[in-house]
Amino acid sequence: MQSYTEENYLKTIYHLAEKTINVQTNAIAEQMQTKPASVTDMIKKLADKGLIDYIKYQGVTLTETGKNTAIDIVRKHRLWEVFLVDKLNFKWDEVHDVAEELEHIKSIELIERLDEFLGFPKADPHGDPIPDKNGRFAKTQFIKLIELKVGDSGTITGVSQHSSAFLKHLEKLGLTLGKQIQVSDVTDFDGSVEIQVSDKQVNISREVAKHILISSNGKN
Amino acid sequence: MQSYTEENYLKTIYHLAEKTINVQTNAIAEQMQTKPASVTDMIKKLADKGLIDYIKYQGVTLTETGKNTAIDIVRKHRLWEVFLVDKLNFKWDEVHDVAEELEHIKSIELIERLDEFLGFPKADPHGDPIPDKNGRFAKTQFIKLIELKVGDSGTITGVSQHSSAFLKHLEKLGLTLGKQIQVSDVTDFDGSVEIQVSDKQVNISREVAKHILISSNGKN
DNA sequence: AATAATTTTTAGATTTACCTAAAAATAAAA
DNA sequence: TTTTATTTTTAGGTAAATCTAAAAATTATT
Ligand SMILES: [Mn+2]
Ligand SMILES: [Mn+2]
Ligand SMILES: [Mn+2]
Ligand SMILES: [Mn+2]
Repeated sequence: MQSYTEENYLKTIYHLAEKTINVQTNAIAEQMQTKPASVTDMIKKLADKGLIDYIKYQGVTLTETGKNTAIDIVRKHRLWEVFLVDKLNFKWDEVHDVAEELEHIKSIELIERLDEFLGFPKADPHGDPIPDKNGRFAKTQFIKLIELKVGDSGTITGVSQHSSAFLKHLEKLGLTLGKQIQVSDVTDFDGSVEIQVSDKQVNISREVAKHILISSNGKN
Repeated sequence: MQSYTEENYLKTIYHLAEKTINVQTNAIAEQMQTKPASVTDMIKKLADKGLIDYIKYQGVTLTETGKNTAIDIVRKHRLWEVFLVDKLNFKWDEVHDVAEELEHIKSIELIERLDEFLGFPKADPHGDPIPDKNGRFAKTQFIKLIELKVGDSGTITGVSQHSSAFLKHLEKLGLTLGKQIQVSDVTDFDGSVEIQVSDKQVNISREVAKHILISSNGKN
């Protein structure tokens, strides 16, 4: 059994490992909003428990057990987010903090039944895949909107930034999950992208375009 | 902001205060499954925070703030229990431990929306009243089944024992909330009570009869 | 390769919630 | 009203998760 804190560390390491193979102390500290010294302490404990592999000064990687535990927490987080949005009418920018707490409730029965109650959803409100009870999920093939060329089209199926400010911005522009878009222009001056959504033209900055994930349905 | 542990202490003191005016250290220790010395430590902290009034060796009482906090936790506990039973199909004997964790999730928005989602229920799966968002609830007038005389009838509207063993036993006998009952006999030998429920005769021990709460609808 | 900058780890403390064992206060019995 | 039993509190300690400041290791730059 892991503590609330250990679970948060495992989840953080799991997410960081999606970007870099070896996860560094400083990266964990930044993500967890804590000090590198504290991270080192926790890293030792997790290594002792066999949840991570750790070589001094070389960063960490999750063991099989560690990875499974992390995925289980991610599963809970995302299922709770679906619950909050689908059943309690939260907006997609309001769910993160509450899910951050709910993900630590430890009943297995609870999460199985919640999954069923929600109709075994495959993705959370931000388009992130929900692992099934065995920890399996399809690694979705996304393209960043910024990578599309003029004329390319596709469907918004995810975001790689979960801040409330960003999500509210997208909402205001009508750029929500499932929306069909087409790139109509890329501005020379600042690289901002002009896109067609639901018969409207909207202009988004490069920064925004970087964090919108598209499942491409045809290049031209 | 209180810690998980402080909240559990407040809730325990609140429940004990329903029976005795001054709540004693030992009683808290027993309920919390901890040692009297630990209770004294916590009592001092809660008194410093203005959540309880405390005179050394004389036990404690909740302050207004302390009571409100406790009621809020009780509200969350009972709403989550309703959610588990009504929406996730848990049995009434399976919900306590999970609710014990869920009651500490601290979003106010969450609990308001959950309340609405559940249709503003007035009672939890064990018949206990659910305080509204202002902490108000009707003090229900229950009579213990054991206090009924032969011929008296009423409706099962609560239980004063939440153990899984007890609740499963009631379920097996068909003695669930809302059921109409009538006392047909009280055995001289062991004081066990014979009652009429849904055209069946069942015999229950004094111990069981003590923990079934009846809203009486007529003596004879 | 030597020096400087960065990253990571150790050392030593703090806070929270516990614990055991012993002392002090209160309540009950003789 | 002593004596005895019970309850409660203090004293002193442990374990988890954090911190700051300083030392050690690694990486980057001259
Ligand atoms: Mn989230
Ligand atoms: Mn999400
Ligand atoms: Mn309960
Ligand atoms: Mn209940």
